[in-house]
Amino acid sequence: MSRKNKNEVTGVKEIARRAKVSIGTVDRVLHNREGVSEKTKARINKIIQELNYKPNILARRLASRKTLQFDILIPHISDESDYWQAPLNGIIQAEAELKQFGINIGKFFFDQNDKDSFVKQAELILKRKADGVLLAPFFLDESTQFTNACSRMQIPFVFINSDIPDQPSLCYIGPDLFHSGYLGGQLIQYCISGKAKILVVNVSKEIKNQQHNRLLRKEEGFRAYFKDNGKKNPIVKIDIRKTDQWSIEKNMKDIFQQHPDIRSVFVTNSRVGSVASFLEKNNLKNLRVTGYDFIEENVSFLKKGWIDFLICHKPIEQGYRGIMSLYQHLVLKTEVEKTYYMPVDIVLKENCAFYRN
Amino acid sequence: MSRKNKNEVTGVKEIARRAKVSIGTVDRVLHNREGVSEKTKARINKIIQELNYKPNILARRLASRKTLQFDILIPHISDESDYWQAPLNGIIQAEAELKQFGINIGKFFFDQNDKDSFVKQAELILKRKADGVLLAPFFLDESTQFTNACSRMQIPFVFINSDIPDQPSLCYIGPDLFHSGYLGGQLIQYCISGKAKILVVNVSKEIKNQQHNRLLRKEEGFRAYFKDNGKKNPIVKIDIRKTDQWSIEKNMKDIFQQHPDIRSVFVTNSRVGSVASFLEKNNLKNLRVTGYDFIEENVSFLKKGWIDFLICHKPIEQGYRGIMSLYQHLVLKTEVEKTYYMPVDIVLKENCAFYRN
DNA sequence: CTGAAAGCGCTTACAG
DNA sequence: CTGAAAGCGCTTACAG
Repeated sequence: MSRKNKNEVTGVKEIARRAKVSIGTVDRVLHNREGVSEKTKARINKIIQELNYKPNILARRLASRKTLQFDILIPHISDESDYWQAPLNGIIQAEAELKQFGINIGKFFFDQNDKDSFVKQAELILKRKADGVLLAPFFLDESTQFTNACSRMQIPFVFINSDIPDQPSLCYIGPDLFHSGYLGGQLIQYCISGKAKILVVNVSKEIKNQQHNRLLRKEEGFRAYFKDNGKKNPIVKIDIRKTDQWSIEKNMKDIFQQHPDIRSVFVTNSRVGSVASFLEKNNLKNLRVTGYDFIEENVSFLKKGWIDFLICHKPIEQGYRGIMSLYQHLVLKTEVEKTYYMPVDIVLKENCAFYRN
Repeated sequence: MSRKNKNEVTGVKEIARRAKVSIGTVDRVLHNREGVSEKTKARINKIIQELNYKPNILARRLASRKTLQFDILIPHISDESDYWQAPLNGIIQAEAELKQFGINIGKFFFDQNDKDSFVKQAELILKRKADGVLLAPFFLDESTQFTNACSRMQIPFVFINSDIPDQPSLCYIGPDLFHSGYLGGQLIQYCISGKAKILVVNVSKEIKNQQHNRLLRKEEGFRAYFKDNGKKNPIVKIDIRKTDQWSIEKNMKDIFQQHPDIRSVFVTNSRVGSVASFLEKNNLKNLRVTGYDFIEENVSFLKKGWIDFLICHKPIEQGYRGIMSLYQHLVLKTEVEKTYYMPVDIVLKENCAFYRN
């Protein structure tokens, strides 16, 4: 049934009436615009308090012909990994929902292996003077420079995927990598004996960059699990400096020749698919394999049984929620959680059909 | 930076101009109201098509002083289980977001163990003539009668938590119970030997009702996992007809006396906490325990190590999404997925801090 | 069957 | 420093 609203007498009109001013003046103090005497300002603010006035967002957006520009800066989707398609999809979903509220989203992409491309795109964003920025801070120094510039220009920014903790970001939305690795340790421990040898695989082109640090953080957590729980499993480790299939397989072959008694593999990023491919080709069964990210290749190996566990951090939601945080802050003017850790999801063959990335 | 909208010439005004009618008439055909000649109706519809006109939801809600009434019918939160607090929280969250769009939510609760209370509350809802209904169809016949009445009154309804498949619901939002149980099988299988004995525990006051069927469905899935994968673990089963702590412990004691070699326990609902409590009191260690639902008691046993895995179906999101589906259908007039299976989440000690129920 | 006007609760120029 | 008017894109009576 449709009902009429009870006519609550509130709104700018009522405030104006009580304060004996025009609604234009009320609007001015509502938006902290200048040109109002302290006296009337105080009077109006008092009434706003008394009435517990909440502006009507609908009317506000409708009347205001302003459009807000949010710009995003994330890696482009490469053949190397289509991981970033997921956050982008979340961003696109948010874009669709916010379009009618006058939000536009500008999309800027950089090459994960090219700092300059990051810097270049960042500069473009600064020139456009976005109202808000969402970025994946891949390169520590360059990202910091960029967000410093944002701060100077009063542009709020949110980090997704990885954090730079000491920056005045609006918020961080992404995983707690240490605990994500820790969980990996616990999962594997359930499946193997107390003596089984474990291989940790880090695949990263450059070392000592922000991305490689991410992997190390997971490894730390992983190892911490065993240490904290008094587990003595021998752990061997391999750093693979190239991300292509062939290099990974080559490296895996070498390490398995040295350690044929490996019983479990923990891959600290989405390249677990390439590792699984190696196992399949060499028919290395009865290994427990854990890795990251719900991407097509990985899911297919999960279904075939060459991967046991995929740990995921809801990348689609990261993108969606990142944009929504800007919206909450800039339009709704509501509080935003400074650090929003994503859940650490576990995907197995049997629940992958229901997983929402 | 704030920008002006590019002045896209669309909207009722433009349609009216092109069709050489008034905007009132355009509005009439937009809402399929009568009183428009077929001829002009066709003309206007054609122009709407051409312009690919999308109404401005903001303006629509602002201008329309109608309020929509959504009513929910779920179990009240009892001492027996605070599970239903979670869906309710999701509903309340949706309510807060939709309030400014003129949506009101009426909350009706029934007693899980009392069909009459369900019927009574359902009647109240029908009398109020809600615009949309969300319900947990606990009692099959009574639920069907209620939703039949809804259908007759053209009130769309959504099911959460459990489904009645052949009903013309707007949608179902909840788990696929069979696969949820199946996943339980897979989890346990990772942790135990091929010969270890497994105990399945069903706790349910009444048997042969919709709720008990839910448990059976999970058990089916659970057993199917072992069958499909050629696992020969002996499985024993116990049906406990009382839900209080004492009865559960008593029953567990009996079964463990008969089968001291049980190595793993699968509890098909949230009463896993009581089972864990029994294990703790009797210091029965080295068992792998799996159960359902992220409720306080269970999480505390998870942290203490008496429960290994909790399987969860995001009850908060079920409530939230249920209301949002009604909103999408009734206000946004967008398509709604007829069956939205929730993810089958796995919560361990190590990721429970990050879980979003 | 159709149109013209008022209004939803705001913001935006413009005038003084 | 402040007010009065117009307008955002719709819906709602009311009049004919």
